[in-house]
Amino acid sequence: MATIYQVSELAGVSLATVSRVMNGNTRVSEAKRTKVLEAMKELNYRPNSIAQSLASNCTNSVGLLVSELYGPFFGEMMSGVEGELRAAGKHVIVAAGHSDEASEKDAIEFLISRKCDALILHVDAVSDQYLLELNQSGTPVVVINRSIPGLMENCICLNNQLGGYLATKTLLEMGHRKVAYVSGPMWKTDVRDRVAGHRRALQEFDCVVPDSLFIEGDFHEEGGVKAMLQLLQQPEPFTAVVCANDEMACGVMNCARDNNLDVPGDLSVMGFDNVIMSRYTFPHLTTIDFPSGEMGRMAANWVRQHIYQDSKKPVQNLFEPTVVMRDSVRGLA
Amino acid sequence: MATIYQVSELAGVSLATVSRVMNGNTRVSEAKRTKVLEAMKELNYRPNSIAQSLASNCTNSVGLLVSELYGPFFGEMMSGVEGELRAAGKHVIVAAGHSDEASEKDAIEFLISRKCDALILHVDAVSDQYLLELNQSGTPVVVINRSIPGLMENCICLNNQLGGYLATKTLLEMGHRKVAYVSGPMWKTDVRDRVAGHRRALQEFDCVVPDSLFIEGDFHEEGGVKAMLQLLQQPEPFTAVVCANDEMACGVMNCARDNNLDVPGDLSVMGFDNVIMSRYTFPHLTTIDFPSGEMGRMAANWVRQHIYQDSKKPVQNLFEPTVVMRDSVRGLA
DNA sequence: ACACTTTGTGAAAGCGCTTACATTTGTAGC
DNA sequence: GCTACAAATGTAAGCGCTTTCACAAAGTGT
Repeated sequence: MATIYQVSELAGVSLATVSRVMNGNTRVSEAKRTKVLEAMKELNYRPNSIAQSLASNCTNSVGLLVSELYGPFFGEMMSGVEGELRAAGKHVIVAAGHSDEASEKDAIEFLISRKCDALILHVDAVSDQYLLELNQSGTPVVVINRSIPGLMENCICLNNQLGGYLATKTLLEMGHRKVAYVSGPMWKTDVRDRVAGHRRALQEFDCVVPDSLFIEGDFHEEGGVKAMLQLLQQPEPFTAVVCANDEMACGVMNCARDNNLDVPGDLSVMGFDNVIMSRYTFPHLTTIDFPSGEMGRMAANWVRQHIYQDSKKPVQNLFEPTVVMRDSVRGLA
Repeated sequence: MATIYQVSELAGVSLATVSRVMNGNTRVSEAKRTKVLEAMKELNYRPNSIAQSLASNCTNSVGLLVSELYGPFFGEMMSGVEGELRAAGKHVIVAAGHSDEASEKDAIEFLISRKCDALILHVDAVSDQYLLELNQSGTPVVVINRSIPGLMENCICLNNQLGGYLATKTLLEMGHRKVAYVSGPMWKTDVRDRVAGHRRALQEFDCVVPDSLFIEGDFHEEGGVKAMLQLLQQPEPFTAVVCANDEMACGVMNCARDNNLDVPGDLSVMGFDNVIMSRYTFPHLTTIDFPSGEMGRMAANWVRQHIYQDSKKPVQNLFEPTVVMRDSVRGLA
């Protein structure tokens, strides 16, 4: 592999000049510039970005930490981040945090040691305090789907409260009153927000729902099945169930069918996230759209703005969820 | 951020000694070692891996190029790769190739300029020749799901032919004879392998199927719907349809239902890949398992063996698909 | 006691770039 | 032609590590 030194020699100029034509930040005479470019082409020169990073103290790489690398939700998000950053010539280093504090911290350390210029994080387990300190300590951080007091500028959030509200309100407007709720793990902030929205909608409609129609699930399909079984075993009747994500909604629908309940004839089911799969289920799932790809792109845009100063697109910190009407919900006659 | 120099000063030893305790490849007296470790802890020292990379000519990072960052298939694969490599303290730099030649080459250039120690590639568009030259030119390459003559040692493949064979054979054994086939894009090698397996199974059962029961799809759900419509419009009867992936199988099932066909009562549907979603469809999809996560892990293991020499697990180049029986297939009485 | 290994350590030369600073060259004004 | 200043270019000092080499200290065998 050719080095800058060989290029400078072939072009008959100094190292510095070659560096300057590469970076284009200082003026170089047209004559030398073309000479250098020719030499580069002839030697098939490609700058060693490691050396560039060391010298310039800028790695042109950003760390991306998600809970899991698989799953439709993170896939779209990562895709958004990568697309936007690669268009800007930046590298994406990925890691998975598995929603576990030790693992998340470990991954962050890992990314920092690689001297990422910034970190894009989707984390549940580490504390707000930790993230604040992290950002203070010199590694700029942008956080997806979590709002951190004192760091709001760096957060790209979905209005989860509104999402929860819309989900339940949609059903209430269609005449449902006995609305069950299958939540995610309550230690997650976004989960609590969704629940809060749900409660707000109920209140608005003066609707009181017994506690036994509220189940804390685990965000997985099996959790949805279990939750539905639990609902069927308790005495309170219900005509609809709102789920905190699409996977659990799938489980609920499958379990309902196994118990000879028709969806949406006997039971309406509402999901949350609008993952790709929700279009393919039977019946097609009515859900709340979570623009994860766009939010990923926006996080990357934040980095381009604040770290690389190469984007003029404004940063949108808060995204609004919308209802996606499909076939798993039906109005009460 | 503390540097090695400050550590050496605090510990009262030379730079070299600090480096040696970090790398552990040379003997250092116990006394100095502990002094150094204490100094490191006190300064909260973390080696600058960029500088390490430049000096040692080893970046401890491997490039991972997949067709798309989203989708269950790649998600599992990436997850496998990342898990295995991070356990070894290596970084994963990801990029998406979008099954487009220019884009794939661009991404590879991108990863090379970052001086990845190796590349793990899932690519469809670039030529075998290109990959051979790439590997020759100093960047070790491991290729997933594609067999390249002259580079077989570096390929981690699924026996797609066998998969195609098993899919169709399963139906034939259950008494089906009018078996339609919805293929993927025929320019992909794995697609052709699956078709070849399908044909072999038909031949083995002396089963002749009219051409109109063979449709070339696009691997997407909509493609499955379109293919099914096309099948319904042609005159030949059929009792089963084999799909080259699960997404299209979903489309086929949805379209069948829309046309008042019961799956599996009136029509059996077979998928391929066993993506997570296939467990949640209605009816649950019978399919061929593609161990993408394990193959990703194996690709990473290949790198650990050949590049970092830190794994003793043997490399398995060829994986065997298996049939996953669920509810979308039923025997003919 | 000697010569000879072995072991631990430090000095210093890079790795391939960027960039502050020094130097040269070009240009305009007089 | 000379000065004054700007533009273009070169020089060299890092960036934070690894690693070769030299050398001193400490064992070994005779």
